[in-house]
Amino acid sequence: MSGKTPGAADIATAVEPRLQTLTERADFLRAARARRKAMPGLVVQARRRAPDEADSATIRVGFTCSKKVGNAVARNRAKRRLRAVARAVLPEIGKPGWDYVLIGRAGATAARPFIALEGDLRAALDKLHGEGR
RNA sequence: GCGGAUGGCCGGAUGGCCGCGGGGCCGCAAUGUCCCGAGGAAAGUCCGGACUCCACAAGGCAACGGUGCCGGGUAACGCCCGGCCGGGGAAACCCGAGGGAAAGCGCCACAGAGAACAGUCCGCCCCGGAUCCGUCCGGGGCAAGGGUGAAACGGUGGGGCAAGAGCCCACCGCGGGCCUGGCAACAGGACCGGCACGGCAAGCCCCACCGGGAGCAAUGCCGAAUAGGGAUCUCGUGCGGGGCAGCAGUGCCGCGCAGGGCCGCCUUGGCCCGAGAUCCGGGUUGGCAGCUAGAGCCUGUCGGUAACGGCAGGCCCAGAGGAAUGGUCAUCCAGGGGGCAUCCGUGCCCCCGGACAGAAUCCGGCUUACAGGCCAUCCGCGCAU
RNA sequence: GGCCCCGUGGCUCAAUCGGAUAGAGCAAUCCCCUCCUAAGGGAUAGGUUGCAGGUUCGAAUCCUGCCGGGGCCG
Repeated sequence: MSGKTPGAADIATAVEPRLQTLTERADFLRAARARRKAMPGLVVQARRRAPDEADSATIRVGFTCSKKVGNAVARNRAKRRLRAVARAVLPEIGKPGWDYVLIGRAGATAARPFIALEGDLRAALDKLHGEGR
């Protein structure tokens, strides 16, 4: 692809906010104190970052599972499904400058059909964004 | 064909769409493109190493921990292979921390006369006496039988005897040296002894062998940051001489010499000049290296019963750093359940549904978890030939 | 990732070098006392000694392997 012709795809990638993964424990703790919404397949925590924290154009997202979910294999599988669903949904309806934390639930996160899991995340985000207004 | 034993292997496949980690190439960069990307246990962290840091002068001794039939394999091992002995099984085969109890100490509850050294509760026999003829008393001999116990001082049979006893004999067991076979553990044989030697060493211990400590959050480099500190307590032995106070005993303050502390202990020797303990204060974050080519894997061949080793050829097989190796859909392959049809061989349709489990410096083992399936060898039974 | 420690009734702890029955306090249940409650007195039940093997005549204790819980590091 030549950089001279500005097609629609180029504009889309330029406008689309960048996704970044949370790694710091402190970021998880701040998100845990913010708003949360529990759905059958997952739990979502969301907060708008303070202006001085990080690049306000990026969406940051973290994934976590407690040991209640199962052994290492079960926890990793749950986090991978959460990653996949976040990649499908967040670039579309996620808000730049926000942090999201997706938490796996025992059994349900691994067993729930993918379409339903995706729907859970969309519904949770609508609710959380609505409360923010 | 059925039942069993042992060893080894696999542990979903293919494709579409969307993604992740590392490396190479083109490039200022983004993008692009190619290659690679979990396991037999990656697990438990139970052993053994590699590697790194710390400690380390030599010799002797002690302490602590571990291993434990014999031989071999290996870098090493508590692992593996082969053999021996003991036990289990009809067999294939399986199981065994399997050195020493005449070096010493300790323990063996309850029961029982007696629990390690011999001994006699009931009992057996002889003699003498008494007698109500049932037996009792005294002396002596004996250890077979009974009883207790987890375990009772060789076992069985015969002879012998008043009754008995390795008292004598045969076989078995045990002990001793000898001979033969074997590298050895050990096995076999004849001879001698006449039984003396209970168990526990996963109780202390003895013998032989092995072992310095810590661990990749080790460690090194770069950068940032900051003090390189403070307080209290205990111990600071002895001798000589000096100064000050005091009438004096003595007290206080310097000095010198023996020395003091540490190196497990000792001898020779070395290092330091206060040592030890407790508390407070400061700091505890980022990047790079270590980091993956190795006791490596595959094939063939030779040596060896085997574990394994030699040689030749080929191959490159994860390197993340809060942690990638995936998500989803379809078809197929195993598996389970149900329905219909049936020539009982099976065919069609629907539903469920994929064992245990995720590298974290790296190897060699052990142990534990594991749906289902495949292969090979062997044993027993049945049928056919 | 690595290195240590600990598991005994519901809770907190005992049990000599292995010896037979695993004991004590609190809590629980029942009874007595009181007008009632508490306190007090009496009685009762409650344990696969975390699990599984082994050594021994005999294991809470000794040995091995699992399971669960806790702590430390840079």
